[in-house]
Amino acid sequence: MKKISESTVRRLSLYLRFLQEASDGGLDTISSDELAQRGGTTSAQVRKDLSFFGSFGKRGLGYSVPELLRQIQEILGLSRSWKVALVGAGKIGSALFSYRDFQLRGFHIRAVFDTDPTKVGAAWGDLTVRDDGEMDAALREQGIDMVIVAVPAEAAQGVVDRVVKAGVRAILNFAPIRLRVPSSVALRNVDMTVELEGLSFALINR
Amino acid sequence: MKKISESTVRRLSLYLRFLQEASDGGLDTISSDELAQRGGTTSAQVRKDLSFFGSFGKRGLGYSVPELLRQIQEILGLSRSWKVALVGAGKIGSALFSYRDFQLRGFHIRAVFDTDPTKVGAAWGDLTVRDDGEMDAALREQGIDMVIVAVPAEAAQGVVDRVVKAGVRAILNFAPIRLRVPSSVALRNVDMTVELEGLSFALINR
DNA sequence: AACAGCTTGTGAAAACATTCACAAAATAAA
DNA sequence: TTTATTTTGTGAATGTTTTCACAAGCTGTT
Repeated sequence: MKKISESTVRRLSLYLRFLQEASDGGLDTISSDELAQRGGTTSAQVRKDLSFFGSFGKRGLGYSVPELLRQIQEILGLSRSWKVALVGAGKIGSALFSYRDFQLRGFHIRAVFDTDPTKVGAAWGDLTVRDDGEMDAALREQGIDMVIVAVPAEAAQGVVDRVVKAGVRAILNFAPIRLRVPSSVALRNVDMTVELEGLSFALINR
Repeated sequence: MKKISESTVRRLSLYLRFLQEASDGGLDTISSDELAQRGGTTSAQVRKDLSFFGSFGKRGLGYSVPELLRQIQEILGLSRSWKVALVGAGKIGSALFSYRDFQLRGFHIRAVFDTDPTKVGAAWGDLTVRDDGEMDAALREQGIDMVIVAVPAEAAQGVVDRVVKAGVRAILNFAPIRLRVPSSVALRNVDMTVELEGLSFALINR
């Protein structure tokens, strides 16, 4: 398969969101142009993005909302549910844990770990925060697909090394640090400081 | 000035981080290659990024850590402090509020707003959560530079319209929705669902 | 002073991503 | 059935970003 760029994948995610809104609104057909307007891009971009995966539209008509919805879910691997573990039961971890959108889209948090003895044992929903020492074995046993890292920067690389060794191949990192992972592991960073600094740059340059 | 790409700005942010680490480690000189290794990029990329803003290095030697640190801070507008308001006092808002890195880098949260009467009036550090109705006036009065949006998706566009009308020109959005803002306003999105979906895609495509 | 060893700064080349532009396919109306 | 209208899918053109490659400049050594 041809190499798909990260920006294409990001946009697919957005298209999916608009399709869900359109679907909720009872719309059953949508054009590349409508999709584009909502995502701040162009209709050509939408069509090009989709064209990497097939021809989903009807000329003269546009796309069937439910069908395109299903197709993009398939493309992104969202027709199945993923087992997620959360490492770090601090403020950010806790906010992520109760973030409804995750569950809604098939990302199920199945385990939470922390090193802090005052946190271990706490009940989070129907889970119990477990000791960090149990993590490595638990990741394998539970067949965890993805790990969300929400620990302090100093601890993050150590956690990730263990997570990778335990066979996990996708990591979402919230710690403000650039992690090293083998190229076989997918890594995304949510780096709030970088975003704020980008805004700062934008403010002084116009 | 020539147009600087968003990726360049992002990388400058990362370089800044490494320089701070290097500085803490007592290093006083660093090469583009060392900077590159840590950021997962190439030395040519580092030099090109910096070259948009000037010549900060010494051939044969590299860059002076404290000087490059200062220069990048200047470029990113971090030598001053920014006044930030937080809209949304839920889980995510609360996690962001106590995120030490922000204050550390000159982003000072000066006001918190929410619509929920059970939250309004609560003491957060030395601030009090204020009613959403006070926001528009307060943003102007306090001379807020940036707003962090941490409200539910349904409420986000409404908040942003008011924030823009109040003269704020930089917005960091955590709501899972594509916001519309005038082109004069800088907007960054932190979209955790998009990131997770990107990981999902990566998992099923290798 | 000349040389060896590094590392920067930068045009030019290559790779990658977006936009253009239009033939092809679908529908609806006459 | 023909025509008008719409919108897709896609090569080709354009624009942007990254990488290459090397002269120029700095330091330390002989």
